[in-house]
Amino acid sequence: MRLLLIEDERELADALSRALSKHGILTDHTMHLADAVELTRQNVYDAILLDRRLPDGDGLTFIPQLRRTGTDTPVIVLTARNEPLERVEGLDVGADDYLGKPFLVEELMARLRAVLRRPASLAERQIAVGRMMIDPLHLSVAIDAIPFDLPRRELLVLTALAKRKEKTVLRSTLEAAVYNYEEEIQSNALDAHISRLRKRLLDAGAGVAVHNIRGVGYLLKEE
Amino acid sequence: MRLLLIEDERELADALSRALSKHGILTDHTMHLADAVELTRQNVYDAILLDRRLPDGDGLTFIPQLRRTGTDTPVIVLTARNEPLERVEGLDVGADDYLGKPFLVEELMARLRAVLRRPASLAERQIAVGRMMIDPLHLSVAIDAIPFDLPRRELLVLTALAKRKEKTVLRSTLEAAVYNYEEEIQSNALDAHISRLRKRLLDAGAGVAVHNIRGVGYLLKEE
DNA sequence: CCCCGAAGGTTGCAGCAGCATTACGGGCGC
DNA sequence: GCGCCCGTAATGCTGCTGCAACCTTCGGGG
Repeated sequence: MRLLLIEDERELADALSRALSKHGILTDHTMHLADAVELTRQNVYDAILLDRRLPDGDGLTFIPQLRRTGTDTPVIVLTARNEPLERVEGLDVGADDYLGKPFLVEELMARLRAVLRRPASLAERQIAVGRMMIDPLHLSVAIDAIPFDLPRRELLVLTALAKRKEKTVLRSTLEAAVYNYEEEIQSNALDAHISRLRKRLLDAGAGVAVHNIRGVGYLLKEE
Repeated sequence: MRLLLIEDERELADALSRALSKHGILTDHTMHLADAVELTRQNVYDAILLDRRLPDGDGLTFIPQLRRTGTDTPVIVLTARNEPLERVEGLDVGADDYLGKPFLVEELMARLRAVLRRPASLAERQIAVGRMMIDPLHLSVAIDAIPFDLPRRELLVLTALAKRKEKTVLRSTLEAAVYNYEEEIQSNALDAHISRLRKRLLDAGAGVAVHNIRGVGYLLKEE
């Protein structure tokens, strides 16, 4: 899952990014509304976290702007301006949720899940493949209903493959699913993850296999 | 997908070509505007990437020239000249997008997708032929909904034929779909790929056949 | 109707790009 | 400080791919 965080307090932003990454969520961060518009054009985010008090204006002005481009990505407003009237204001202009600072990361996670559940979201509910059930939303995996723990990166690879199971996923798509901007890689780290993931799937008897299509990408297939 | 890259910094051009090729995109590269005009006459590109500061003038002058020939191929300007006024200038002469250097390849990809999305682009959509489904965008092929792996070059041949199924595709068009400039070939490599592709399609019972029109080209037909 | 040249088809081979695997070490969390 | 995760790099291997040699098919003209 990939979020856009629009927030001008660097410390909070960093802390939040770190916290979310523990949940397997990639976060792109910007401090300016102007950049945010660009970023949403360039990327498909699962959700947007928006501060109100920003250097270049009230974050709320961003929401109509976003909707006008036809994007219905959920927006969660995170702000100290948490008076009831201010909340109404926020939701009226199209925010999907409104969360007052300070807040617990767990609450944010819960609200995220809630927001993503609403429409038949891109992030599908559960994917069954082989003897596995994969839940891209909670980033959890089970084999025969028994939870199956995976390291974060391998989990991201697996869910990205599962979302398009039985179809080839371009190598570049996988890279985008596992890494965000700041963390470019220059080695075969992705290959290494795939190798380790394969071993784990094999040891666990998951009933699935990761195939390579030389020069193109990978695909997840039942055995 | 095939792009024309007009850019005088060799290193950047090479890096970009390599990056794009990972997305299954072929790139033709020239350093001169004069050549670019010729190239667009001889080839059909899905999009054009244009630098401004070139040895033979401001790249922007190329856009009206191109439009006058009736070509509406999207043009994305890539340049260090990224002042707001310069952006306006670029967009006003007919560029479809304007991207300041340095930029992230992912951003370029996103903008490419955005630009190609506008008209119901040729590149999109899935193609059904015989018992096969071909997805030129994801470079994936399935027979009876079962994924069908192909080597990269054969895949490119097949998608090029599928895009004009039941119609003859010139031999030169095929060559252009499979190879870009830097990798000229001097043997019957294309014939070899077609031969190998035919064998694979036959073995798999794909329900399609590649026919030859002597002296002209090939066509893909249901059996 | 057959002959012949040209276009296309097939296939073995060698080179190499791309992939798989694994060990290593830094780093972070517990 | 112990263990797990993760990026890096070295190594080995697989099979795609360009090439070329050889074979087949096609079509026109004698």
